[in-house]
Parts: sequence; structure tokens; C-alpha cells
Amino acid sequence: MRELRERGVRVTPQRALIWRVLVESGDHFTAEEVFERASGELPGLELSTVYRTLEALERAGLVADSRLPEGPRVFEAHSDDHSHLVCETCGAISHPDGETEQRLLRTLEAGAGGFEVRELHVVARGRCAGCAGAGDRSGADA
Amino acid sequence: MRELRERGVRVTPQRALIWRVLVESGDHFTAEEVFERASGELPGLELSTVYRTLEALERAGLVADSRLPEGPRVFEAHSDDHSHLVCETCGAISHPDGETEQRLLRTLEAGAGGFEVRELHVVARGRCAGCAGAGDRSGADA
DNA sequence: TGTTTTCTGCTAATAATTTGCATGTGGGTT
DNA sequence: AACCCACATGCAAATTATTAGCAGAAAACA
Repeated sequence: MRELRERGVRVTPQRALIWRVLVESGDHFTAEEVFERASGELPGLELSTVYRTLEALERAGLVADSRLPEGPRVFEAHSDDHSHLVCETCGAISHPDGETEQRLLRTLEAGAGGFEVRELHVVARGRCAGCAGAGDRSGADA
Repeated sequence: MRELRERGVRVTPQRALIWRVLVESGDHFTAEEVFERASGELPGLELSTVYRTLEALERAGLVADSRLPEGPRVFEAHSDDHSHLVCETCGAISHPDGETEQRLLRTLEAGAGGFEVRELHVVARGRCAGCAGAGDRSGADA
């Protein structure tokens, strides 16, 4: 867990584990989900510790969080993007690629009349390629 | 308040008032803020009623809500856009114009590899034209 | 190894939102 | 104009998500 130390985050078993959970899955989890996964490997772990760790990792720039239109906050190992594609059919969350993100940013700044964007969060809800292809009409809310 | 009735929303003094508060201000409010403004005119109004009313108006398509990266949900009289420019200096929330929104949508769909976007939420944090122009360095967090 | 600083578990607090229930009322009906 | 009844409201309490306080434990570093 050199990665953490380098960023000035004190390494503890809890932090190393939580970080590993996020990195290995590469997925988005709520604090509760992180807690479930991590406490399997480290019984006695507390949810409040998970929150504090996620906060520490965020301060260090290692983790990012988003508020989707519904449900609690989701956390993920940091990537510079803050854009999410949420599939309403299967629940999967994915990211558009970096170039698309850049285009979104430029598009927005071009049309926002002098607003200087520092941070851009995009959440699209709809159907992922898989679900759209599969049950084109049938699987709409299965 | 014909507008409400037409949309199948039963009209009560509470609902008419809450709707008026949102429409007249044209602004974004938290449930708490709506409550404060409305209960000035209708003492006895309850916060839970505000929540239930906002929910009813949302179901009817008259109100939209967003979850900004921080703070409680904000509600506004419905406009088809779900994009917000949040000024970190003065706190103002504005919208990009409809054309920009359309462009954002097309940009995203073009780059999202088959994801079908049904609803797009964009939140940009930064500085509005006014604040960026005014205190270019001084007013950064005033 | 000792010291200092910072985490962690545990418990309790807070903030935001939702729910249950008895009563009251909008608005179509007679 | 009185009547009905599904639905809304006030009020209180429950839930959910997140944060905070504190005493003991354990990292980092001399």
C-alpha cells in the first residue's frame, strides 16, 4: 500500500483493505457495500471507520464519490472523470471515455456564457448497450 | 391553479402555495427552504406536507429535483433540463440554455458506446460569469 | 524502544426524508 | 345544497445516511 503512504495517508489494515476493495473491484459502492465486503475480511470493522477512510482517501485524491439521482452516495477508486452512465435495467454503472468527457466539458463551457467550470459531474440514466440490445422491449424493467 | 388540476393533481391550499412559491421565484430550493417561505403565508404547514407535495408535483411532471454534490436535494418548477451550473463563489444556481443541453446529450450519446440516454443530469461547479469577472483573484471564496 | 500523532471501535448525535394514523377536505355526484 | 369518499393534511415517530465525541490502540519516526 505504498500508494497510500505516498499520498500522505497513514496506512492501517482497515485503510489498506478498503482501498483494495475499491481498486480490485473497480466498481462503485455505497459506504454500506464497502463495509459489507470489507468486514467479511476484517471482522470488527465499523461502518464509521469506512466513512472516515473514504473521506481520507478522497482528501488524498484517491477516491471520488458521486450522488446519483437516487440512493446513497457511491464511491470509487479515483479516476479523473465524474461521469456516470447508470443502466436502469441492470443497474450497472459505467463511465464514458476520457475524450467524451473532455468534449462534454468543452461543449458546456462553450454554451454556458462565461461560467468557468472547475468540476463537472454528469449522470445519465438509460439503458446500457447490453440491455438495449438484449431485451429491446421485454427487458425494459426486469 | 388550473395547471395542477389539469395534470391530475388535486388542488389544496398547501399545494397551490408551494407551487406558487416555486413558480414565482423560478429558483431552486431545498424542501426546508420551500417550507420556510410557504409557512410564512400558511402557518401550520408541515414540512412533511412540503415533501409530499413536492413528490406529487414531481409525479405530475411539474417539478424536478436534483442532488447537487453537497447539501440536500433542490427542487424547482419543472423545466426539461436537469443541468445546473453552481457558482462556488456566490452560490447561485443557473442553467445552460436548451441548445447546449441538446449538444451535451448528443455528445454523450456519441461517445457512450451504445448507451441509450433517457435522462441526463449535469452539475458543473465553478464560477459564474459575474464572480469570475468581478474578483478574479480576490473573491475566490468570499 | 519511546513518544507523538493519528486512527479505530463504540456509542450517540444529527440531518434529511419517509411513514402511520386519525381527522379533515376537494370535487364529483345526487 | 347536502353527500360521499378517495385522497391530503397535521402531528408524531420511524428510517436512512452520515457525522461526531471519546478512550484506548497502533502507525510513523526519532
